[in-house]
Amino acid sequence: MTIISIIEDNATLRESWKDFLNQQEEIEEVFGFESVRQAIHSTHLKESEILLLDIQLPGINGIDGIPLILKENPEIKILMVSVLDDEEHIFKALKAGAVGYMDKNVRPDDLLQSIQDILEGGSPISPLIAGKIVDFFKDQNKEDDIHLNKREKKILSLMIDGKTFAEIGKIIYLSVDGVRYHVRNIYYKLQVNNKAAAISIAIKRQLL
Amino acid sequence: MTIISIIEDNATLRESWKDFLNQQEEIEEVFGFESVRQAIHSTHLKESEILLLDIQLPGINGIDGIPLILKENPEIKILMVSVLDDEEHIFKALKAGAVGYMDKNVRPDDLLQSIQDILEGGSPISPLIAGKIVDFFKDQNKEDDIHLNKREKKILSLMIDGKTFAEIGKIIYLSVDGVRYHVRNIYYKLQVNNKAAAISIAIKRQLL
DNA sequence: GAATTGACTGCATGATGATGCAGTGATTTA
DNA sequence: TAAATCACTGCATCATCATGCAGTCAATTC
Repeated sequence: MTIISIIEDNATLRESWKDFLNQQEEIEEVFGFESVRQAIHSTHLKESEILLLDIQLPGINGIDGIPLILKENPEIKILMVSVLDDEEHIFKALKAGAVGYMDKNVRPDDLLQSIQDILEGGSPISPLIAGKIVDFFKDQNKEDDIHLNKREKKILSLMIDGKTFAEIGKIIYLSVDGVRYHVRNIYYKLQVNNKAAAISIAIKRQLL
Repeated sequence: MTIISIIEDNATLRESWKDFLNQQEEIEEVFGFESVRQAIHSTHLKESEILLLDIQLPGINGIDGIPLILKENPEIKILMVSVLDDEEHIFKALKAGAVGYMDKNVRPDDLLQSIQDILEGGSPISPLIAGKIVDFFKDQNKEDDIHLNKREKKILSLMIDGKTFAEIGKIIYLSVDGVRYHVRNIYYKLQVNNKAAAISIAIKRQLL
């Protein structure tokens, strides 16, 4: 038997979800709130195992609300339910500690299924939202034929650690000029002419 | 009416999925293969709109198979279905171009739902797998109280672009020594003493 | 209203980096 | 077997960076 809270400013939507969930056997009670501020100190929220949270809310928005809510109630599982489906909002919400993210086209059945997924320790993410996440990973794959050999990778990773060429030389048993030789080749391959640019490209494109 | 292929070396599992999917009205035909090698040049694969792909396969594994399959058949939607649920395999598969990822505990109904999600342009990710992805984002959130002000962030981002202090000065209308003043403060806040280390921390912790 | 703080300027010095050029010795290719 | 390539060494020079110290000026704090 589960207790659920909903923070959603659209009263019609909130009540319809509330009614639907209240009809379910495995759900004990459902509490509705209009804003983060209204919910945050409520004892009802503290009793809840799962919170359905909108982003666009009057006052504190849902994403900014996540840390506040988790601070008061560290055990609650927050499921975002928002019309906003851009990467920025999705990633911010997940980084802040939401366990799942649904777009607002969810059918009540999906919502119920998601709640069950959460109770089983899973993270429900609707296919539309998941698509954005998948795109994010796909974009990371644009390896522009940059092929560094083992030695170059080692040197580059030591550069990333902030080592000077002299220090790198000591570590890999090579003269400073030997290190410089490889660094020249690295710069050529990455099409840069200084350490800073080389490092940022290396990290951003994950060449290490 | 959709045509589907399955690459899965476990014959029992493969046939049971095949039978189940074949019974569905909206699915025209289902082809089964034991390995990537067997499937890759099959005309059946070329006809398919969706491919269910295992990772652990004899010969070429599923992840290495993705680019090979997409090269021959750029339009096919690949849905990974694997027991492997670690971040490395998930991310590699998505980066390589899979549109979704299910763990192998899927019920046939889930599989059918996932296929429908894909046909609607979504990316089905099962809650277990989504949990790993969510954890990945959560881990990125460890902001260790590093607070850079606007000017410092601007300078740091120009450093990341490989600009020298003199160039930065010109861009933000500040003397070289003015830039240096801020750089000292940045280094202090990041606890480093050179450009390279500052840049890698900035990028890795996303302080920009 | 004196003291402190923040955001600089200015200068100096030594360390580190960027780059060009010459050369060696081992391995590969023609 | 001569020629080319690779992985360096060595050196030189100038640019850039790291850091310390002294000082200005405006805004804030006491």
